[in-house]
Amino acid sequence: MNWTRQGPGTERRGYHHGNLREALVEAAIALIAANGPAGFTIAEAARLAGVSPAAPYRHFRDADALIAEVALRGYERFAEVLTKAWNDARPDPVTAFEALGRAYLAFAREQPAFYAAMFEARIAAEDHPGLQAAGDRAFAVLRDAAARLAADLPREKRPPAMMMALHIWSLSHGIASLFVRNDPSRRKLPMSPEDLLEAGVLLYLQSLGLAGAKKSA
Amino acid sequence: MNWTRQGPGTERRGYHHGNLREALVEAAIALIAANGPAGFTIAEAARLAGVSPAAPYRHFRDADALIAEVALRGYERFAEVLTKAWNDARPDPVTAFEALGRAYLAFAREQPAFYAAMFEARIAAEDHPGLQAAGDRAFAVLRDAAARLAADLPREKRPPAMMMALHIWSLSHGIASLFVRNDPSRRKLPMSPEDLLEAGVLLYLQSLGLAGAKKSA
DNA sequence: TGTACATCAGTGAACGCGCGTTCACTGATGTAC
DNA sequence: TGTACATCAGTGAACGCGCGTTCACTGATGTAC
Repeated sequence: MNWTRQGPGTERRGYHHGNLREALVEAAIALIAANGPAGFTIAEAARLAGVSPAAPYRHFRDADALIAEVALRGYERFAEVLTKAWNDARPDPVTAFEALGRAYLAFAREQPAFYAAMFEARIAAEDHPGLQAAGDRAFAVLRDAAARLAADLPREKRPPAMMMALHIWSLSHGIASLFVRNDPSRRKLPMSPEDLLEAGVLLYLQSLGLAGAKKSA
Repeated sequence: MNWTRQGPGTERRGYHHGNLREALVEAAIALIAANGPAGFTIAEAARLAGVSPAAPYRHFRDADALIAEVALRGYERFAEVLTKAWNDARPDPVTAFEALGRAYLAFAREQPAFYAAMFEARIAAEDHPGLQAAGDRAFAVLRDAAARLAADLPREKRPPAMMMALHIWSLSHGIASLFVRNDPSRRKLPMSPEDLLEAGVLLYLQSLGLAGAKKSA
C-alpha cells in the first residue's frame, strides 16, 4: 500500500485512490465542522473524496466508525495541545493550569469537528476500540496537572487530584459548550469565555489556598 | 377550538384530532428523549400522534419550529424547577444555592428531551420568538440567586453576580453534559455528579468568603 | 331552533430526494517464481 | 527480467426506505341570521 503518492487534495487519480482512508477522515472533519455530527453522511464524504458511495465501506463499517476515528484523532490532538500548553507555561503550576484552560477553549474554538466528534456525536466509547483509552489519555493531562497543583498543599488540606481535574474539566467543557462552540444556539456572553474561565479557575484555586500570589478576580 | 375534550392518549377520534398541537409536542418529547434531537422527524411525530404526515404543517412550519416549542416549554419548566428548589431551601443562601445545583442536574436527568432541545438541538434563539426570553428568564433565577449570595459580602470583595451565575451555570452544564445525560457517550465518574457539583460549588463559594460555616469539601 | 355557510384542521396520494447498503464486476498493484 | 497470478480497492448500478413537502380535497365545527 502506498500512503504518500497522492495527497487528499490531488486532482486526478486512477482507479485506486491511494489514500482514501485519510481522504474520508478529512472529508468527515470538513462536514462535521460545517454541519455538526448529524449533518454528515457516508455518501457525502465519499462525494467529497471523489469516490463512489460504496468505496468508504472498504475502510469503515458505518458512519459511526468514521466519526469514532475522527474522535480518536481528536483526543490525540487534544492531549498534545493540552500537554504543550502546560509545558510551555511552566514552571509556575498556577500559571500553567490557567494555560491549560485557555488551551481547552482554544481547541473547542479552532477544532470544532474534533470537539463535536469527541463530545457531541453520541458515540459509545466501548464500541470503538482505543477511543476510551485515547479519551483517558487526554483527561490524564488534566489530572496530572491537578496532582502537581495539589502537591503544593499541606496533606490535610489536599483535595483529590481527580476531583480537582473533574471540576476544571466540567467548568471548561460547560463554558466551551455554552459560549465557545460555533453553534446556532451559542449564547451571548458579556465577557470573553477565556476571561470567564480564568476567573473561575482562579477563584477555585484560591479556595484551596493556591493562587494566593495572583490578583483576585 | 376545544383543548380538553380529547387527551393525547385517547384511542379513537374523528376527522379532527382536537388537540394535535399538544399531541405533536408530546410526541416530539418522546422521540427526542429516545433518540436525541437528530433522531426526530416530523413524519414520525405525526405517526405517533396518529395523523397523516401533512397534518403537522397546520401547526408548525418545520421540524425546527417544533423543537423550538419543546425548548421553550423546557425553559419554562426549568425556571419553575430552579425557583422552587431555591425557595424550598431558603433562608440560608448557601444551602439554597446548593439546592439550585442539585435541581439543575435533576432536570438534566429527568427531562432529557427538554434538556436536549434547550442545549443540544442547534436551534438559533433569534429564529424563534420567545425562546431567547424564556432562556433568559431561566438564567435569571441563577443570577438572582448569585446576587443574593453576593449581597452577604462586603462591597470591596463582592464579585459581579452575573459572573458568579455564569460560573455556576457553566460548571453545572459541564457536569450535566459529561456525566448525567443518558447519552451513549456519557463518561463514567468515580462519584455521583451531585457530589461533584456540590463540592465544586462549596469550594467556589469558600473562595469568596461564603460557605465558611459549612464543612470543607 | 333551524339552516346556510365560512372556516379550517386533517386527508391521502403523490413527488422528488438522498441515504445506506448490496453485489458482481474491474482493473491496478504487488509478489512468487 | 519477465510473467502469471492473487489480492483487493474502487466501480456503478440497483434496491428499498423514509423523509419533507405540495396539493386539491373532505368533512367537522362554529356562527350568522
